[in-house]
Amino acid sequence: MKLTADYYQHDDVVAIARDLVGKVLCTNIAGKSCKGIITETEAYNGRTDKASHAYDGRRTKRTEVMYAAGGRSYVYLCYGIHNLFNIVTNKEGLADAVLIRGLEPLEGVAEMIQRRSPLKDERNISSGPGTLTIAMGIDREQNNLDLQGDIIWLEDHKLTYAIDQSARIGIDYAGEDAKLPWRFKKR
DNA sequence: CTAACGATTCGCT
DNA sequence: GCGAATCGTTAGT
Repeated sequence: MKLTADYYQHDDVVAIARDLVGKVLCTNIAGKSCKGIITETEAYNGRTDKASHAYDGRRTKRTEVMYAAGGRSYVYLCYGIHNLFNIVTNKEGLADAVLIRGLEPLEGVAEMIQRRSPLKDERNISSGPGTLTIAMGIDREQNNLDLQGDIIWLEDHKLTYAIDQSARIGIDYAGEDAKLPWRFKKR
């Protein structure tokens, strides 16, 4: 049921990003338990992809976790405001990651609404990469966690959906790589 | 030490 | 549809 290290250490980050749509993200943070079905992801390849923080082997204090063996969390601050949650994939030394961009609340929905309040439209509880971390209780304190642990982990509930594939969002600075169809979304 | 810049969201037009 | 908010990271002086 819980996804294993093998799953995350596969060498095709794009295939993993596609497969993660329909998997269930689970957190147990500050005494509160929440689960949500992943509805949208994006793949980032550390070696060939200008949109990746680890492009061309770039290795800094922030990106160091991306070089770990697949199966850890990478949480970073975006635009000085939002914590974005990624799953590190591939073998040690190969800095691939999958950004989780959307969730459908499954368990602990009341907690998620409370964390997000004031919230006008409940359909937007966890509809974007910056809001789902708030709903799930994830911030930079949860960076570099082992996803085999009991704070953040993923489960396979054997859900399958039709999936749309398209270009990634908000990475115009990546030039030609911005056109790569590495975004996957539940239809 | 300094400066530029985001893997976004929300509110207002 | 547009623009402000906001601050850690990064690279360069």
